[in-house]
Amino acid sequence: MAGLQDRTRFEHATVESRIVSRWLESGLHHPDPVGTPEENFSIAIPPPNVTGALHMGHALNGSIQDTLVRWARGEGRNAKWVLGTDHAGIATQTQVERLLRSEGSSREELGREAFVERVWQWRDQYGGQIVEQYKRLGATCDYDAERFTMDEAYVAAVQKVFVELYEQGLIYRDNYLVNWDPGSGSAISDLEVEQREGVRDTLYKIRYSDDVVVATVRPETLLADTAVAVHPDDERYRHLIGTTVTLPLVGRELPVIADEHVDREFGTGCLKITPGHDPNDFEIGRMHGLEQISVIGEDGLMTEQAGRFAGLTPAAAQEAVVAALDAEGLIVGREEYVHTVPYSHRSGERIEPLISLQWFMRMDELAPPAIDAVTSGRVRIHPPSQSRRYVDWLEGIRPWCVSRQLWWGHQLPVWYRADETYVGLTPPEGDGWERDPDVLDTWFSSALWPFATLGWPSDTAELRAFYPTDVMVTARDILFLWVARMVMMGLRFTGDIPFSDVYVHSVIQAPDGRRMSKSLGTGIDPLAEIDAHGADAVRFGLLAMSSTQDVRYSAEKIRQGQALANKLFNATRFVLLNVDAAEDAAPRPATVEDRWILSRLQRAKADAAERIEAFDFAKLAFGLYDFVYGELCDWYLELVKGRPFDADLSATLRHVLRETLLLAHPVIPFVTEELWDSVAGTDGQSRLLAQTRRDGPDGALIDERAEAEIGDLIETVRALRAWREETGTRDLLVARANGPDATRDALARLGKLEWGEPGGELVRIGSLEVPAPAVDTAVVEAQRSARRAELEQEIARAAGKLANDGFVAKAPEAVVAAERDKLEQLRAELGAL
RNA sequence: GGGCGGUUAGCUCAGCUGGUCAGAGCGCCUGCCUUACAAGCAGGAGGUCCCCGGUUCGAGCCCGGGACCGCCCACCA
Repeated sequence: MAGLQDRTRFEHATVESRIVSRWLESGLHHPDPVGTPEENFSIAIPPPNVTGALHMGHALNGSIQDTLVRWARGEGRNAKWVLGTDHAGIATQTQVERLLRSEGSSREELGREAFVERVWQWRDQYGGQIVEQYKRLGATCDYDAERFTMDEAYVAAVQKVFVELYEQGLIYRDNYLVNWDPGSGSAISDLEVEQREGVRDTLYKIRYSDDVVVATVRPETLLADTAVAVHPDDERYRHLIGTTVTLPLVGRELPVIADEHVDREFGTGCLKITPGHDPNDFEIGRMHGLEQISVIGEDGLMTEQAGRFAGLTPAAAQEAVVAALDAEGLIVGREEYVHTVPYSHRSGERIEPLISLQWFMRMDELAPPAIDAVTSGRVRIHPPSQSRRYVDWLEGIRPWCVSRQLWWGHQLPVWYRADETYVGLTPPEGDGWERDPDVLDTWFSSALWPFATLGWPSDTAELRAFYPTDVMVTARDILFLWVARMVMMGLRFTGDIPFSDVYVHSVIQAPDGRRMSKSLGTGIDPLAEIDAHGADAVRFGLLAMSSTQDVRYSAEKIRQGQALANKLFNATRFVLLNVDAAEDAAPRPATVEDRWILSRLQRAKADAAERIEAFDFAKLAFGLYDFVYGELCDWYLELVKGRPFDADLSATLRHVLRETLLLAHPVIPFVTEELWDSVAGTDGQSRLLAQTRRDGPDGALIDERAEAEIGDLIETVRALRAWREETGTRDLLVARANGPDATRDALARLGKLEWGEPGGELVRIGSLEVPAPAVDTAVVEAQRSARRAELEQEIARAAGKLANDGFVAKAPEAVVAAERDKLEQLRAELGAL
């Protein structure tokens, strides 16, 4: 750290890239696959989308994981943070399609093979972006073993899982009502559907017969009606059950059936049943064995079944149907209706429920072991409230639609020939087979992430050394989508849980409480923040913000982190500009403040370890801040300024500084690494801080007495400063003290006083008695009477408490005794005033 | 329609198993360029802990009810 004298600020911009290079060159992020999973520490990163750019969520997620990984390395553990990206089927395909459109081309024009080729090209060009951005954050992922969910080996793992689950009867093909996303032209799973509230529609009341009027917001779907349902106990309609009504426009005879799903209070109490286009009706239809008619096809247009409306868009068909009904006088009511409507989370378009032949995964066999893993405590979810959500969801789990009508993804290992279906790892023998064009839901491959990235199904050294992983760090929104599925698949295919802890962290909201999003313009770019304040500041700030609930982005916390980095920089500067070049880094405490700081340091270490253990990153960050500011800098460094920087003090200062850098490193790795060079000692090795082992707290260095003595000193100096501030007293004071003399000199220096027998009127400040300046006796008296009032109030409270028989009789003895002591002290102080 | 979380200083948030718990950071005010740091130092002001009941010797903390905010799940056309 040349030119330390001239630099009074930590200039992150000039050092960060150099430090990243040193870390990467050291290879510390790429551990050898030795040791056991119990000894080692491993994390699998939630794979960012290959198309993605680093957003605030990644930055928080990455800061937490890197802190954990660095902490583990500091303990001397072999630590691996598995890195990789997700092919993100729909998202990626959509982006490339958009690009093609801008070039006047389209996916269809290219054809499947060329399109997929194009996506790979695109991925090669832009896919590395987010990985590079993780480096800016200081994330020490294993960049030398980067994975991708479309890698050859990963594809093989996915296919194997599909084939095995098929053979075990868990994967099957069925005609089922699915969530059709017209935007992506594919079915999507229930979890990818967003129920949007407050959508305004028109509720049409349509007359089917003299007795039957139905209400619907989708009049065009009446073309697919196959029944009308009423509640079995509904007196108004009981006589109709078993009869039929004629479907307007179509002429089909619809049976009137009884079903308890019908709400008698809603509308007229008659429900049109459209099994082909409504999830509810689909269930009712299956129970009553009704025909399923599809009038809307997968191309998003009305089908042949829609008769004269065929070929129209559903919206146009709605208009036409309503007009036709109007012409016949069958629309008997229209009203505005606000309700909840499903939308695609992917494309943002309104879901079109329709019947489609898709592949599904049965979950009833997979869910129970995954529930047990959490309820038995083998997998611990933090905070615990999240495990209830997890269990509840798994208990109500339904079949998962795993096929997607996309081109980018893992194509199903399924072939058809006439009525035959073949599922296998290799294409079937013989002619005439055609492969299923569909691909798997992206989350199908993500579910294998913790073990497929380590080489499963091969029995690799990586798998043996790092699986199961230690902790999964993720946001709440993918607890079902991803975490639950990893547990199910891990248990099924590796026979072991994929991780022992799940830490569910905050979602960072915009400062105004809205969602951070590009479209709202509420996003804050973490890279811009890193440029402005440094990676350490961003990491510290995000950790300090983090919580078990969603939090608003706080620029102050980032600045606080920046201030901390700068503070450490200057503290180091101060030490290095003063100490001698002692080689010995062992502490040599010579005074009470030396013993005090060593004692406080041990506590800071123990606190940090506890907070890591508890995944309490906000307290970890603030604890560090408090130690550096509130103890090391504000008091210890100020205290030693009055002493000669001899060999003893130098050794102690160097030791404390080294230990502080080691302790802070997992949170603020850049500034600590930069400073480490200067204090690492003269052992001739230029070893990275990131590779240096950290000692745990040393109980032998805890010194209660030193803590009490310096605690008194601090209190007295503070009281004296407040008094000076209030009375405007600047003079050197002659003071009389009655305490021990261990801290006499320090007290004199920090309190700006000298010892002696003061004359004139005296005032007590902490443990001191100093002369009240004559000019300010009014102020002193005011202060004194304020204190008197305060004391009297507290005495009254304590005395009242003790006079309460209930309190004395029922409160624990220790509490009562403490109250008595307190009262006594208060009275003593009042008497002395 | 269920379920969960929140409501504490101007702002963002801590407050563990009820007994110095009324806190932190930022902001604000005052005074300081005290030779590591003005991205600094010292000091200070600021709060019916959402409301109403209850339990208790004692309640931000526990219980009941209510109000508002947010999230998740859910097949009422």
